[in-house]
Amino acid sequence: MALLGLLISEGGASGYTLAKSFSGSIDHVWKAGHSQIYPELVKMVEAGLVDVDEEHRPRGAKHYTATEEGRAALERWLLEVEPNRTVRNEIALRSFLMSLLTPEQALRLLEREREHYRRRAERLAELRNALAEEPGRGFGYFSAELGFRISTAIHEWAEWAREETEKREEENSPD
Amino acid sequence: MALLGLLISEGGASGYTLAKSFSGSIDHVWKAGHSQIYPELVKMVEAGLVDVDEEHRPRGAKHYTATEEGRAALERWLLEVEPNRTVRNEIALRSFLMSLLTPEQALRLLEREREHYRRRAERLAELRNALAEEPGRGFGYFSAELGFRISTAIHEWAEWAREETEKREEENSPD
DNA sequence: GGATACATGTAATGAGTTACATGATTCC
DNA sequence: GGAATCATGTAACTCATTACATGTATCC
Repeated sequence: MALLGLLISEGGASGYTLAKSFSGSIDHVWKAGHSQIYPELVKMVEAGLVDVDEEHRPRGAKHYTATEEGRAALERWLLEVEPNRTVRNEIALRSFLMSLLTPEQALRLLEREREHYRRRAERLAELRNALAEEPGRGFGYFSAELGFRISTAIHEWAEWAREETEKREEENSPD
Repeated sequence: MALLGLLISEGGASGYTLAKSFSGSIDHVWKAGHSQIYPELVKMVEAGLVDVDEEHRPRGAKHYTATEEGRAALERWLLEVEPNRTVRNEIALRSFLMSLLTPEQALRLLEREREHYRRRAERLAELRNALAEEPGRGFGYFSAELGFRISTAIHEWAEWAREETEKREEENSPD
């Protein structure tokens, strides 16, 4: 659906172009490499969601466009299919397992995450600001804002957890 | 690693018990069903991270415990292995593709997410409060707080996005 | 004796990553 | 002519889910 949406938003593209766009606009939201994209495009053509034009393109490029059926399928997916809300977030997992570490070890881990998400929030704020300038607020504006808010929340969590851990460390070793 | 950590935190358990604990304490952080857990335990025994005791247990239960090597492997993973920060979040993806919808359709989608994450934040706040009471602040306290903060951030994003969308809708159709 | 919970597995399939492999065009 | 970029694919593997399959002990 990410691929189909990207194809629709670009009004037609080659697999190569889609792979490029993937690692640029949409990649903070969903990732896919070319080795996943090419077979997926073939499947979507078979399913009637996408059309191919293989003729007269330089370097053997193929040009894909979404069919009406493809557009309808995406719309249905967005509005009618219950989202899969499976969380698969290594930071959340690590935060859970952190309790198995000593306070000193936990602090090292937290410092690393704090820094990472500070930077990520920064980058996404820039992206959002850039997209806000575009007419119609631009494709990806809402998701950049969401990414910014989530990254900020994780950053602030890491600061909070650090303080909590330091507090506890002092209580337990009052030299 | 989630499974290994859970096993360590429980100081030994059966696959069945681990599957139960998975859908209770850790499942908002990482999910696994019994059909993934049983083979994974076998692999960990082969790798020397875990020991089995298959003898004299009722109903053919097996009892697993982490080895010293298993504890060291988890510690190394937490502290030295760079986290895989791949995002695979359907809400983020849907927020990206939302730009392809009409304002009315987007509002429906946003309302659904807003409500979902409001409830989720509520549940996680309760979990966190319960864990805060336990001695040592309890296993999972930090991750419950993180989940709460992320859910709250998504909830607030959905409210913000709704307001943005309503604003834009009014601008474009000033009847 | 029948339902329920305890307890363990396998098979088929799908999703995703990494590595391998190749050809076409352009730029210098 | 050689490097870089454009362009497409396949193979092997890991991870995860769903469905199938089975046996044991307890409760009523």
